[in-house]
Amino acid sequence: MDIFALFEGRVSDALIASFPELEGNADILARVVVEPPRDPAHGDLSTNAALVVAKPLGKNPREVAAALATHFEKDEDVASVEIAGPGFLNFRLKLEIWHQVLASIARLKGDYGRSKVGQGEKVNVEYVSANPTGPMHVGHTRGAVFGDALASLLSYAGYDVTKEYYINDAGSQVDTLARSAYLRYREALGEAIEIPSGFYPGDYLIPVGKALVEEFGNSLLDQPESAWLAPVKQHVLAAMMELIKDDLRKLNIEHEVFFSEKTLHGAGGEIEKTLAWLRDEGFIYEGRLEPPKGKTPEDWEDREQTLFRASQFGDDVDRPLIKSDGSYTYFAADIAYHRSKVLRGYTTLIDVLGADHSGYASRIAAAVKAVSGGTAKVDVRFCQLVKLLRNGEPVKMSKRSGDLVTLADVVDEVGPDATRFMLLFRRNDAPLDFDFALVKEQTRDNPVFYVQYAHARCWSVFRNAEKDMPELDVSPEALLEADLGLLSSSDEIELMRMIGSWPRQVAAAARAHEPHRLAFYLHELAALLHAFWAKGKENPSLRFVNQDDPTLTVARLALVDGVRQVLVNGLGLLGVSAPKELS
RNA sequence: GGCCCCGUAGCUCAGCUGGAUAGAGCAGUAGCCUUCUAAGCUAUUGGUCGCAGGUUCGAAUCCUGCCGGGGUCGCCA
Repeated sequence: MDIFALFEGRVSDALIASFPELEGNADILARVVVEPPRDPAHGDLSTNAALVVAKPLGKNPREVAAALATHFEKDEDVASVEIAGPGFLNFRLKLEIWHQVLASIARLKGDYGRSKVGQGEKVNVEYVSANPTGPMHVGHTRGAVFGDALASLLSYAGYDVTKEYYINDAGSQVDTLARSAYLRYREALGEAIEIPSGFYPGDYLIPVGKALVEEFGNSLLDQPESAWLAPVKQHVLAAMMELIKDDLRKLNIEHEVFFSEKTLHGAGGEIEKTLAWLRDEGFIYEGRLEPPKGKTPEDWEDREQTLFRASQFGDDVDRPLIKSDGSYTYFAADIAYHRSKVLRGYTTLIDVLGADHSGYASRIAAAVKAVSGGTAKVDVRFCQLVKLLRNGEPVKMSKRSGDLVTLADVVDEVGPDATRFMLLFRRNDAPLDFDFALVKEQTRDNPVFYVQYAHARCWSVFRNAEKDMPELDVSPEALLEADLGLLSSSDEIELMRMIGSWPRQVAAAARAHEPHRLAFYLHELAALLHAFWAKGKENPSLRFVNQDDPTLTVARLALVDGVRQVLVNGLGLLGVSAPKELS
């Protein structure tokens, strides 16, 4: 159960009951929220209802609040209602409601927090989409983790999510890749090679060269490029995608759809169809573009070209679709790609890109608006750079020989849990410092550890209970029967309140496309648990396990179990493991 | 020059789509280990929310204009 959603419904009903003219006024009612008050002393729930509707009703907010208050005095879950400030309504709930929350967690387990707010809407999350020219480097890692956590979150919140990877396998860079692989092929056949600049120099192509020898023997040798380029390209692309998938697997990331750009090209392909369609709609014309102000490219050539009327859909300028050599621009393919998403039935398209593509957002938005007739929503999320540090010092990355720090390097050193959590413990559009030393540290300064430790501590409490009170039944069934009425101290209520807000957190994070909120929530919940645990040190009556009070112990264990379950659910959404014990 | 992102405590950052007296961690200061894991906790110091206007019952949050930092700017992907 989500008590905030529950009361939002009740407040809305109460408003309509008191002011029938509000009936059907969805836009006003939508602004009414029920949230936890900033100051817990104000109560358990707070609503702005009176402030929101006062003006349209032409009434004084406090009058409206008073009307609502009388309505809620009859509510069996409400202990007291109080009007505060300009017209806020603060509710203090009866203790039982928190006990109901705990009971519902015990019942729902992994589904506590799962919701239907997405209403089954089809969402396509496109992320990673790293060029298949080599292994993934750290720059890709953030987008990979972000997209993956977002996909999990949305799916948990009731959206119908597809995780998709767009393979940029059609551009000139993959020709360069193939040529680089061909060099390694010749090397594998005993030739001494030199790698010209502009080629991919990485060592990861050496095994590809050997594999080419195994597949083709020396039959590609002394052939013109036209003979070997296609087969080598096909082979090396497959090899690179395997490399990338291996990297992603290290972070437990698996896409459901790999969409090849190449399949859009060619006669009768989707790009052609899309451009024909756009032409029919009148969204394409032949024209000239102004050179960008303030910075005219060296080789600027004023020519007439095929343009998409992006500016008609909110973009700054119209965008070219065909290069001077007659081939399609990347954007032309991207329009076709996004059209394919729309045609496949997705109504929300999420693109996760690196911050260096930030100028691309308005173009995508324009394209999606055009190809969907405005019916599809698009959200382009940008991931900022990750600065790698070691003990506070920036990690030097030598670009020579393409030797960047790879995703595999990071994950091998700190593990998938820490990598994922740290990258999610920051808003995606804010730059992030990733300090190897901190991430491996087992102290409270390390948020990954701090949260995982809270979870392990929950298990530790259970282990202690079994050791100290072996005759006590702490099975899930026994916990369901616990006398929760014994949980009434302010610390216990605070914890129950916190886990009671979990469903609301999930829904809000999903709507905002912001998985980092979950990471912060978990950190806060962990802090509350640690604080409560520490109080038992000073005051033994506050311990979870009390040998002289088995009934209270069972009740407290039920609370610990609720916290544990929320930590498990939250870490699960972030793709971070929840160990029962830390080594 | 155009466009996008950012600017909140000494540092690193949250701030729940406009709510009440702006929060947390680190650092600083003062405490807590015969006690469920001190791998932790408590207290305390610290802010013209970059600046100036505007919108309204109410702005860190929305709008406009500046200042500062980053990114990007037809035929790269």
